[in-house]
Amino acid sequence: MMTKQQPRTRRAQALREALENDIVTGFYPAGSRLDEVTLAKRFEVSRTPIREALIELSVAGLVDIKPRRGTFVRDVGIARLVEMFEVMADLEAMCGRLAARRITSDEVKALKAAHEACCNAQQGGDPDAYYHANQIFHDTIYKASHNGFLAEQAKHLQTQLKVYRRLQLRVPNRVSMSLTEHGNIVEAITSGDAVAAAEHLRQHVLIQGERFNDFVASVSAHWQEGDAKRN
Amino acid sequence: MMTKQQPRTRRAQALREALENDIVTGFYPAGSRLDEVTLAKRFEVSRTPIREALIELSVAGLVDIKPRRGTFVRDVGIARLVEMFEVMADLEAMCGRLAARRITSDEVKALKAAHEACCNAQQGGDPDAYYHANQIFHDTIYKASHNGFLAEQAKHLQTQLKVYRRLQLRVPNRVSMSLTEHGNIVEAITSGDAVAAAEHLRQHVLIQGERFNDFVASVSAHWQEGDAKRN
DNA sequence: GTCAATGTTTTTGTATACAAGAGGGTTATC
DNA sequence: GATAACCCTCTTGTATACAAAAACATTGAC
Repeated sequence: MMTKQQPRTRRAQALREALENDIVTGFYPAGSRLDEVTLAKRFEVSRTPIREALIELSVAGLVDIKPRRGTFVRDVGIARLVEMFEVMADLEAMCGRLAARRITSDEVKALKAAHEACCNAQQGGDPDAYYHANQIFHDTIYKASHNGFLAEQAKHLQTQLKVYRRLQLRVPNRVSMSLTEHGNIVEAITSGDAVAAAEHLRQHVLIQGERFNDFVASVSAHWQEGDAKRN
Repeated sequence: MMTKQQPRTRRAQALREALENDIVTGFYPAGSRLDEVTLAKRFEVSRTPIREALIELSVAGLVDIKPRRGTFVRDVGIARLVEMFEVMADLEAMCGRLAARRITSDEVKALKAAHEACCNAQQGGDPDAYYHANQIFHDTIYKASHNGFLAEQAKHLQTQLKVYRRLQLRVPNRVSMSLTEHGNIVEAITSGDAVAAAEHLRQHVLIQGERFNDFVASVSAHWQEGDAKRN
């Protein structure tokens, strides 16, 4: 990870990460109320750092603070998810476009290595391993864009979409299709074809056509699992 | 403005806006230390809502909180500024691309009105008026993209770049050039030419070629003003 | 039986009190 | 005279206490 490790002597910072994780993994499902005193008891701190963590999450867009009424895990509907993926596709395309022009020889090596790691993970048949290798592949491209701010933004959005990107891998054949696309992306970037790199990456991330239906289906299934667990 | 007015019974919210304004207008120059007790006295509240406002600003990227050492107005170097404008150009291009396909007839009216308001502001010769009208023009395009998430992101980044966008208007002839570009953008969007809309907007926002030098010059001058004031 | 009004309770928002780390200054020693 | 160690102060981070608003329940009237 490339985040500059600030000397962390703030509880709120750690709490924010913990809560972010709990939200992303579905421990606190969309719409849950995050009660300050309950959280304070759970983490064995006072309400103050809890409040500060919740405010951070609110600015980051993960929760809604309704003044005097409580804070709730933000409910991203299908519509908003699609919007977020639309933006993600554009950010990744931009990364690819810049990377095609700016990538260094060391980064080319890293990119090819990341691609091979994805191939190996698929051979192994472990979805989690592929998920992880895939993330490294994309991170490598962010970095190769040589725009640190862009890389931060892409990584940020990637975090929010993590859980849903993972869902996509459940769709049959998605992994092998994904690998083919990765190959095209590597080819375009290493050959310096900015336009092709951008377009391949956009199509890779964008959810449209048939894949939109696959996506809605898998997300709906995921949400129903959540509902079932709650009852 | 399109922000959904949450019932504001939180001091921190109002304080965040006030401080954001003070930072953007240069009242607190880059690098300034924002002392909690001083701010508390200034706004006649306790440290608690001040701290919460500072945390919000920190997540928004306007200040840096160095744990146990204080919070400082974030000093974005030229390199990072250029990176941010690079991303902004891409986001605006995306807004334009989508708007060209999705804009409604009401929004077309609003866009043309916003453009005319910019023209009138230039006639009036008031730079602040043009700055404001210009912002509305861009906001209208964000909204016309019909991607709420994208609009939020664009608005967010716009806020961070506010002060520097304003500086660009100081460059001689920049305003009239800007107006010509606005005309091309309106033409492209209303005629449904997504590619042209995207490209015109990217070029409009992007800082490159001669304009890069103009930009560096004006930012440096701005920083030196700040230094002079501090000493 | 339903609806409204009022009082109670719970929870958030703000203020204050307390703890602890960072910075600066002074003093003593080499 | 310079440097290092120690202490004091100042500021942030956390806990707790208090205020106020919203939700809830109870009770009374229609």
